[in-house]
Amino acid sequence: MSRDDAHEKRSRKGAMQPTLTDVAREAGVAPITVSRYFNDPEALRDATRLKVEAAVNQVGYVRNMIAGSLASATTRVIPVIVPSLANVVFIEVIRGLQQRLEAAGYQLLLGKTDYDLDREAQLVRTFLGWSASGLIIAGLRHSDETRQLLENWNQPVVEIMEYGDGLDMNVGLDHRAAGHAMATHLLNRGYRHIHYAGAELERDYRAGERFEGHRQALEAAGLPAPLLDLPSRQQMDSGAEALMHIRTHSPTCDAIHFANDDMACGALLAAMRDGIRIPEDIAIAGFNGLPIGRHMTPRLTTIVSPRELIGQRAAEQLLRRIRGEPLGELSINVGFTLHEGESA
Amino acid sequence: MSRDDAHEKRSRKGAMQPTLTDVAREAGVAPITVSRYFNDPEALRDATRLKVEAAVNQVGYVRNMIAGSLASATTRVIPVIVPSLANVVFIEVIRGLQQRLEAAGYQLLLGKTDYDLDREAQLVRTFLGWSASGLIIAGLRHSDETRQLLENWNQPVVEIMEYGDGLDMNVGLDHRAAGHAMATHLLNRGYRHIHYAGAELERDYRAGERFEGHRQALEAAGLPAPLLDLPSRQQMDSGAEALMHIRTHSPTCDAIHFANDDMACGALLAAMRDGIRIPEDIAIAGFNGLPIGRHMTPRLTTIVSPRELIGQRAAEQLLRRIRGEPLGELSINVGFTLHEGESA
DNA sequence: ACCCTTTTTGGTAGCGCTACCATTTACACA
DNA sequence: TGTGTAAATGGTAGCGCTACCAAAAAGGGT
Repeated sequence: MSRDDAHEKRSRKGAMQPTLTDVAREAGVAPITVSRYFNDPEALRDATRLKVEAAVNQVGYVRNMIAGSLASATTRVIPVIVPSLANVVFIEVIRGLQQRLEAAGYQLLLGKTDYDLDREAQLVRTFLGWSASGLIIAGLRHSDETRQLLENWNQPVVEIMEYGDGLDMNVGLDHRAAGHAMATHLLNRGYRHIHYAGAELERDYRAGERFEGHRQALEAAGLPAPLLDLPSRQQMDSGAEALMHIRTHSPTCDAIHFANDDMACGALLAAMRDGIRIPEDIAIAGFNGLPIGRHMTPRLTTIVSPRELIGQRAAEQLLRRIRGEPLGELSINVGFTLHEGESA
Repeated sequence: MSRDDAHEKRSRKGAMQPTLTDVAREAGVAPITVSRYFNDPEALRDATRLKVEAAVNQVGYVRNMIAGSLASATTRVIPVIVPSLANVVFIEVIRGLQQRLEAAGYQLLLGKTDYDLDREAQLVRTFLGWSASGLIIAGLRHSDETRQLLENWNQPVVEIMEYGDGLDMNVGLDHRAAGHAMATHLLNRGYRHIHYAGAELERDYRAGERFEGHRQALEAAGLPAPLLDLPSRQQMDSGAEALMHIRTHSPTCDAIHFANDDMACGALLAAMRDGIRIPEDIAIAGFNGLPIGRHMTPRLTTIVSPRELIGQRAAEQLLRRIRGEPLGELSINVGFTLHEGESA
């Protein structure tokens, strides 16, 4: 009843949501006390808290985060910038992030760059305007503009997916080492004509780095390191295509190291269809450790990347920094595991 | 140079980011003109626009969206509430949303309920505080609290995934019809002992609705509709498990209608491993139309749900409403396609 | 050059909340 | 009961931007 009067000529848009002040009036306390009820309930006496709680329900109050954020110059929002959502990989990272950040009362603001560095810079610019508490961004490679924006920003930034020297903190794995490890595994199994197959390695430069590690291992063994870099399509299709291409043009090839599990599984399924025996006719290896690889016959030999863990660790580092707690290393190497199936 | 003075004792936190006023001073115009530069550049004369542009770069201004949002009582943010990120399905929907909304200058705020209706209500409550321009939420089933919050809110809401009567707008497909269609297909192919297999259908109630349609079709044909509802695990594992379970306990079963492609593919791969012939020994059907099904041998018979399209359409409806443009129907049925492989 | 219409620009006053202190109250102990 | 300390509450003044209207400048025709 008193609610309507209170809103008579509020708000230019006529929305008339009840405000903190309405709640305060209803509860017979000062607005700041209602503010404390939300931000630090412990600071109120039980009696006061109950009064405020009743008033909140009475007027049907919904907090205006925007106003609070403006006044306090912080937001419980963490922008997350990833290159793509096409890949399960980033989803799992996001899941890890979400898990930890939501538990701490932060919301994720999602941005996707499509592997475009200018788009990335634009997203960063937009997100900085949100007075975010921190920012999570995939990769260590950024445009100068992005780098500058983030360096001038005095909030924590976590770069994810890769391990190395970054802007601030970072959580990831050493892709070069992963590529090297798989190539070494293939060499140890006796394969000598090993191809690397990927799609758009320029864009997916982490797969390119794995190739670098792969090449180093082969060259150390005195072997060439042929590379097939396809234009991007649906990943499983590319895998099947790569298998056919290599079987046709390089009949001596005895093993293919694929840039990821999607391609490797595409090849595996195509081989099954065409009666190509794996690994007798040709061995196949992947990267990521997706569940599907374990269901294949033969099971896919791959490197498991701890994707969800990357998200969790990244969130933890960020939260620690926000809370001013000590963090161990700025860079965290989450490592990887070679998972041996029968495919290589 | 004049920049430092300007910020001497600004901001309680000492952050000292340049503000609109700083840009205005630098450009020799009024703050509101700089505001227009960002919100409606066309409204400025070329000469003015250039002056402002130069000043923006000069002082390194980054817009404060929070302040703008408070003043204008709107945010270019669209919260998206989904039950889970474990499933590729929601990712693709999000991709469709992202595509359309980002192009229109809106950011996605991501929330995940883990299929918990209370969590959903809490997320809605939080998001309403963001003065969002609209909201996208998965499903037509919500708690009373959620329903009430959204009904009192005077901004557009799009419920996605399902087609039917909702709070405001909705975009999706008729799951009952989809289940019915697949069951009918299996009947037409001559199968008579058809099982339905899912995981946690209580939670994943859309799969439960597909089962309802499936049951109706079978009952109309005078057949029983046995259901296997497993506790949730990794989906492909559940599929393999379901296949084994049904083969053991119901040897007469000649077809399994799986709740989704992940389970169906898990079963398909397990069958391949164990030398069970598909569809001769038992037929298998799925739902979703994931790419992997097309790579299987035999190819998976499934129903393709237009996931990305749901996202796009939902975004379009929302944008249309925000802009006050006329929208056709409040409810959009995006339909589905039965994709016939060799598995059933 | 003048008047009128159309653009373009500016002044003022908040948006709803929280930081920063000041003030009051509660409570323990002398 | 008085005193000192800690805990709880309140007053004031913005946070940086945009809505609203008013004023000024720019065209366009005579």
